[in-house]
Amino acid sequence: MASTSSIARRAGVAEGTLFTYFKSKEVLFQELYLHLKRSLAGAMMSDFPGEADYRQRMQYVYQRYVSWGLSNAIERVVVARLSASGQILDDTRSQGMEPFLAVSQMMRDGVQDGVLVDAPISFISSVIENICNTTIEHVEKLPEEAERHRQLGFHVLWRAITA
Amino acid sequence: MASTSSIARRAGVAEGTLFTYFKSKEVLFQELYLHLKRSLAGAMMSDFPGEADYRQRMQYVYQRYVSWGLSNAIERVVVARLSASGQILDDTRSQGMEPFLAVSQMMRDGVQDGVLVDAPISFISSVIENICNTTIEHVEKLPEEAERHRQLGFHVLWRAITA
Amino acid sequence: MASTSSIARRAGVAEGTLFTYFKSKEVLFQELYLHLKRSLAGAMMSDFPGEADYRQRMQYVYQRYVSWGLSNAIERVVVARLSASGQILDDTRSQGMEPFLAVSQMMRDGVQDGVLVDAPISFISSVIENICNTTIEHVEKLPEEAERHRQLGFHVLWRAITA
Amino acid sequence: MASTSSIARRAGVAEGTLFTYFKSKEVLFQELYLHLKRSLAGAMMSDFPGEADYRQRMQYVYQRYVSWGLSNAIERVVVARLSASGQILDDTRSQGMEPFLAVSQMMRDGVQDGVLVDAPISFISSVIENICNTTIEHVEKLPEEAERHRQLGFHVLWRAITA
DNA sequence: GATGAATGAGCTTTCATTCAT
DNA sequence: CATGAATGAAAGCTCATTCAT
Repeated sequence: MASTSSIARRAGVAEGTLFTYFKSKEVLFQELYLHLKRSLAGAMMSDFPGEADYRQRMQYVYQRYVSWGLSNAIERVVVARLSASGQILDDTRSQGMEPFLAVSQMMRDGVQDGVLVDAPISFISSVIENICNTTIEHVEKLPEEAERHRQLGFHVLWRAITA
Repeated sequence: MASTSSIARRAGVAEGTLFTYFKSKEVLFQELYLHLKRSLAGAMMSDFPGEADYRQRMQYVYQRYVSWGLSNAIERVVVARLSASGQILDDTRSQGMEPFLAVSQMMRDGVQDGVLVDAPISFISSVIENICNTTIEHVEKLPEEAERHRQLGFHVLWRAITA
Repeated sequence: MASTSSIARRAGVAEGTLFTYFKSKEVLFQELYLHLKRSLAGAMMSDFPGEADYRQRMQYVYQRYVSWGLSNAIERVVVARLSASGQILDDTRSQGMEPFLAVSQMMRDGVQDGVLVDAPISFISSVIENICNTTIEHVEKLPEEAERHRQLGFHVLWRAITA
Repeated sequence: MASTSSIARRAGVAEGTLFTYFKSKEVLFQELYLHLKRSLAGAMMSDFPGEADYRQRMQYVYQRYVSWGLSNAIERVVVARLSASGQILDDTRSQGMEPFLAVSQMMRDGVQDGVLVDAPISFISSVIENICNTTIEHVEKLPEEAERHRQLGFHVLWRAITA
């Protein structure tokens, strides 16, 4: 795992300085996770077309997620790795979901309205997140197919989560 | 990350013993990854109904994956964590795919036959894997909804990957 | 061989501290060797009577070597042990000879002038070094015979290396 | 330092087998040291011309030492390394000298008779041993000068130790 | 007696954290 | 506050030794 000295180096501060901002490495990780989640949320939610139909809103969210992941490749890998590392506390994970409340709400409505599949929101969210990540990885590996894969990704996503 | 001493303890052997079997922790991880992948593949591929239609074959694979994940909770988390850890070498990852060749082939055929969505096999595989894992996690969290979620999972999966 | 923990203890620092100064134990050994060689060279070469005759210059070098070895007993044993340990890299060994260039030059001249035996400089150097060490060891074992043995040592040395 | 497993491998026996012959590695080293010393002594002392004059006897000893060292390069390095390693017990070192008693006696006589320099036997022995080793190393490095260096070695040796 | 897998103490090295500057 | 040298606990790994076969 990344050592504090490598983190400090990359952050351009002295090793000791990290600990004036974060009580411990564990805390640093929680805050980094939240920071990245908020960064993603910020990218996804700005100018969110609250009035558009479900498909358009979902596509907006999808495209913003993919764009963020492509422009923030390292950040995306870092969240993924942090998320899978077993180092993120449950509480942190919950907090990390908060900025996505508008999306959750949309999904809840979509289920209610019978547009989206009748599944738990957490289920639908996971599916979306995974398809977005899969798409990003494919675009990264084959940039010349970017547009095709982005369309494919949304096509699959929309089929997956609609009733 | 799991320390060699904790690994040894859990394996019920002395710390030094690990290194008579694996040259280094890195090698241990590669072999553990492969072992678990093969275990999953074994569970998925035994009695694979090669002659059934796509939907049935896919469902077979799906159900076996989910069952394996539920009966091997720790193993599943370990593969996931290993896989996301950045410790698995590309070569190992390739080897880990080999036992799933029959599934890959089925997907290739399905795409060819116009049954499955026209996407790269790696894309379809990822989607399947992710939906299986999402399903498993939901069943684990809410065992009383197991059956419903298993059906839901396959429903979403089939919609996601079909043309 | 001396463990890093024993080295750290003797140096009066924490074990980890060693590795802030030396990348590895191997590097530590190279630098220690060079340090000790330079210490010896410093003792031998300061106020070196460059103008005196061969015998006087050689005696100067001899006496300084022996004095250094007697006042730095541990250091002398350490260089000897390091040197024989197979841990000193060829490059390090070469560097260790540099501070003694003036002595080498004197020997080269002495051979040229027919004062010293017609032998490779490395041969003469080894003989000198060995006789010095033998003398030191005898003085250490029998301090009351110090003066006699020092004279004996030089007598033997001078006979050994002169034509 | 050489591990027991490497020693066993080189000896062509299983690792455990070493310990049926030697109680511990320390004991193994003492016995190896003695074995090598005896091998050298055997080479030096067989057909020792007890009746020849001092110079001839010394030359015999010298030539046999050098020849042994050249034919048993590894063994010579091993004794040297063992000897300098701090692992040879005083008692072992004493025992290692026993097979050379005839040489010691010759030196004692030589001193008595005024042929050899009036120095402790241990001093003379060290000088001889060191010059032999220096000679061997030079012959090894420059085999085409073997004969010249062997003669040179003895010339220096004889000058060094004679009165 | 010979074997080599298993052991755990001890090795070298890393690293999160502290603290004097 | 910011720094980075110093720390020592803990990591990964080695190896002398044991012992069931």
